Amino acid sequence: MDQNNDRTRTARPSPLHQRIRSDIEARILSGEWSPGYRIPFEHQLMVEYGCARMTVNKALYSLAEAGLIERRPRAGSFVRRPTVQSAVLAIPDIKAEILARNEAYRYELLSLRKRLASKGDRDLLDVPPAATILHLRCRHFAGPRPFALEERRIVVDEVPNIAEADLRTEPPGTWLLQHVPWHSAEHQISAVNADAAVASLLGIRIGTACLMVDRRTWRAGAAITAVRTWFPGDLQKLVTRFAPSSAAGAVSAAETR
Amino acid sequence: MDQNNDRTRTARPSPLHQRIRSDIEARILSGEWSPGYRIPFEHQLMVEYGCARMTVNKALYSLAEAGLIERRPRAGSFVRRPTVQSAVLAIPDIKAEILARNEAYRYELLSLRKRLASKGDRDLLDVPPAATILHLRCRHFAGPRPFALEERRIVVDEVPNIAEADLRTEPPGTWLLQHVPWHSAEHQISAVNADAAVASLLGIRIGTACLMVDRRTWRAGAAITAVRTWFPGDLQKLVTRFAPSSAAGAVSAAETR
DNA sequence: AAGTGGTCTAGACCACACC
DNA sequence: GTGTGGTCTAGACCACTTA
Repeated sequence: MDQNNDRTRTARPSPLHQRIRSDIEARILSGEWSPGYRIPFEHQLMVEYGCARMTVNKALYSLAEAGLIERRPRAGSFVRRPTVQSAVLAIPDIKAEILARNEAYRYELLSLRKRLASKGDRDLLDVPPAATILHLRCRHFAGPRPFALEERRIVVDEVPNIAEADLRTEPPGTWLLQHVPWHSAEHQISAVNADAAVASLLGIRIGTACLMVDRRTWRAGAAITAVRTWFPGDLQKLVTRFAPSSAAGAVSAAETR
Repeated sequence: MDQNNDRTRTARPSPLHQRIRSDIEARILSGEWSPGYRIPFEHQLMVEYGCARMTVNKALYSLAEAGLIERRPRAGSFVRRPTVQSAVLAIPDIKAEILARNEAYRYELLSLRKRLASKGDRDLLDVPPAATILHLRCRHFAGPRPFALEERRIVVDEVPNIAEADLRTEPPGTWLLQHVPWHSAEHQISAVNADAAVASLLGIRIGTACLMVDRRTWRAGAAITAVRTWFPGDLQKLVTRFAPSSAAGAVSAAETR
């Protein structure tokens, strides 16, 4: 009835299900078990490790979630072909990002107006014509230099208390992050040449390559905001380190060169 | 002793742990439970749903993995503040990507040579001076137009059978994906202006903004390959749709404009 | 028909933060 | 001390694929 055959006796190792997971992962990463290989059945592993099936199950479930194996209900579990195509990227909150670098952060509101949704707004945000949109542009500075230019639309009807935010001093993204509960988001990342307006506001030459990040955010199916951000190409890089071991929680960071 | 209080009687609903998860997720997404809120204890939920604690545990564990809640061992489970900062991005295998668009794919090897690792190679790939590097450049076409330019280094010692690959006809990335078991990777995404060489090879004007993707790949701790790819900025966008509900498995795709 | 993974149960012991 | 989540057990029934 004592369930910890090992853990009560030995030092203080990681949980058994994690050890099982790591063991299998190591064999997959090393290539010992290559794609298509059928890993031992739950029943076999449970004998091998002297544990209950649910413990093995937890390990395999986790490997499946990470994309390392594929579980086929009546056939077994198989090593998947690698798909390095996906990576968890950090899309930074600019203010936090700059502060994290120990640079002085400054924010500047360039323009702000409230109006009815235009055709473009409706396409972008899928809101009714009667919706009210807050449209603004602002800049973020790292030290003395413009770090990013931001153009944002906010669906006022979805976030009525935006009126309480002082957007002349507080970045809209930061305010929204603090005050809007939860959301899903879509990102698009592309490279563009700075036009005259963007170049002038970012203090770079016309034509300089910029990383442009478009993000749309929803809460419970309703669009809340759409934002387009330009970063001078030489200032910002999106970085990700991706290890299958932690696919879900892969940590990433933005860096400067 | 009949464990499926609902499932044996009713139609064929989703597993109970998923329903529990969805119920809680809905309340978080809608804002009913806002960040910091302490959700019911496992014990309460298990009474509410009339199930065992492990079933509730599975639901909460999954929510925690997705980043929606935070579990504090002796305090309870709390709704987390949103962190839209991270997103699962698709870094496409170019050949697959082009074919998926129903465009004709063509590959062209520009240069190929084998040599000892240079200082730059060693910094990039962390290999000993004696390592042999395969250094190549190639182009990928979508229909008649150059779609991407690729510069790649391969650590021959780690992938000796690369010799069997006919790199004049087969893209190295595709070959590696097929033949190298499993790996971790690091990506860096940035925007650069095309220099004369890049512009000429991509058939664009000098200075055109390009999306530049750097990837390094390891297997079992040893670097295998490093690749730098340029995409004309107007041809390629990296897209991701991210819902907290499926953080781990978020689907994403690359798109053209 | 055998055997797989998917799901679930009704308990258990543990460490430890908080009360 | 109480009560939390973390972990684990030793079973169970199920649908269904594969052999």
